[in-house]
Amino acid sequence: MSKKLTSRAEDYSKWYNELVVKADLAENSAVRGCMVIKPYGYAIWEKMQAELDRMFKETGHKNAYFPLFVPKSLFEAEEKNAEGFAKECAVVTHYRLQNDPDKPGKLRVDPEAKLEEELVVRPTSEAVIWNTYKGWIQSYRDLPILINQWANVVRWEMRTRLFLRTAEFLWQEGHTAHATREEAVRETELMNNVYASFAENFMAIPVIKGVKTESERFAGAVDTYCIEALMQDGKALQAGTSHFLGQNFAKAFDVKFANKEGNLDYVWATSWGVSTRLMGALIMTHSDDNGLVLPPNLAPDQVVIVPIYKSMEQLDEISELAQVIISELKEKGVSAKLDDRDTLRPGAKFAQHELQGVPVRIAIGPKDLENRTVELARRDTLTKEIVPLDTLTGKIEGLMEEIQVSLYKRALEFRDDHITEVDSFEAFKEVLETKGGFISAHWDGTAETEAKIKELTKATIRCIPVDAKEESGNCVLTGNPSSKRVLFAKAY
RNA sequence: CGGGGUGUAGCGUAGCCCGGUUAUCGCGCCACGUUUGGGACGUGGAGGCCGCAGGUUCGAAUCCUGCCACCCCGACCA
Repeated sequence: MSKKLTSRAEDYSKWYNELVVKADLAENSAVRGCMVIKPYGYAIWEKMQAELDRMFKETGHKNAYFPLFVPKSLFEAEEKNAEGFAKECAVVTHYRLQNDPDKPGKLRVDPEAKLEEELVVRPTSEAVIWNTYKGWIQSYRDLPILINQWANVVRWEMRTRLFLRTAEFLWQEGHTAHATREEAVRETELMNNVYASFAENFMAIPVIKGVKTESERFAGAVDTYCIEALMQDGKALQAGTSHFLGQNFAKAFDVKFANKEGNLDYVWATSWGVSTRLMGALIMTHSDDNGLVLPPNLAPDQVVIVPIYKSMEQLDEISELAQVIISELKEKGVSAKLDDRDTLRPGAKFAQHELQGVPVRIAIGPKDLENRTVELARRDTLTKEIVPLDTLTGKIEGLMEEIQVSLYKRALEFRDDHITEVDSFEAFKEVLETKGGFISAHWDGTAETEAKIKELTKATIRCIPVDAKEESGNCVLTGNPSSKRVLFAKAY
């Protein structure tokens, strides 16, 4: 295995692929397009899950679980949704294998075991869920229903990349039912705000909250809200979406309720999700040419202690000290571990922990024992300093917050530097080619113009920012009047 | 799904055009010893159905066909 990671400048996409594998986050599997998430990668995902789950519950949601399979007849009920996902559905047609009479030792699909009705492997769960909600909802008293599920979904992608686009991925999908349009819209916005706050405060990833244009909207939604993040290579990445589904699914699945006045009305719906794609966003926001950089909130180990020793006696002495440090840190809510593997030398450990993004590293050697100090190294800045033992744990506690904030600030600065306002199509192309990032420009509001710009530049409208200010201008392509700027970018 | 490329030990590779000893080298791995403040060194050792399946041939890593996987570029996409 080569020791050095390909640099970002050399080949960003290669850098990403190597990093995911070398940092032991995930690898490709024997199944086309499907990844194996390795323990270290999964530990980071679990941190995300835990925080999101907490936030969902805090906003009144409960977890439940719905089936992996969707009977085709249910799947096709909401036409737009079905049509949108049709091209990428895996379908179960049989329920049994048998020994192949022609090839001893081999199995074949039993031709007798064809399913009456094919089962679609869920690309998303609206269909099963709304079919279920139909049985749960009669009256306004049954509303709202605020449910989330943690699940895997399958979308048969042509080109896959670890975390960013895989045929199977893990996510959460919230599905809520409401009595009024206003309440459902509020829920949609609330959850988009939850995502934004999670991304910014927990993952240290600045995001732009916005609304999707019609062509980028979720199939079956009335409105799709999103959070858009900017990666280091200047490409945008949709990090989360929240959909106002109107009454589309209620109508498709005939879900009506009696309101307070005794009139029947269709239920209003939302759905919202974030996926393991966030791992990709995390990597491409903070990491550097030395490897992964983790914000303390997401680091499986926030601090690692590397002992430097010649004799076993020294190791014992260092280990004893390390245990004291570890338990003091634990009291302060900081997770730390001692890397006492005797199979690697210190330098190799430094390199590995750097590659894996551990926020803070402590090295303790004979000199430190003598001086009552340690060497403290920050992953985000790659700086080192000698710290006296008696101020160590307090300093680290503060560092956790400092690193978290500084990563966010660094990413925010980069992001803000890469939002460029342009007022001509020439400038649009110029900025896109030379600088990348988001381009803030006027758009005449038509799908035709959007498509034309995509065809000419490969950039799409990432969103209409929710805080976009009213400003009269002219469409960057057609010159037609426009009332606000939208954000364009090349996207993942 | 279209175009291009690549599959040889855990990883990276030589050999392939032009078929012919025991398949090359480096890293990693194992044992022992010396080491340990930024990816250690020595000695010894293990590890290969040459991507898979057919075919051509006295003989296939090498030639032919099919399949599979991965990478790059397009279309699609969270």
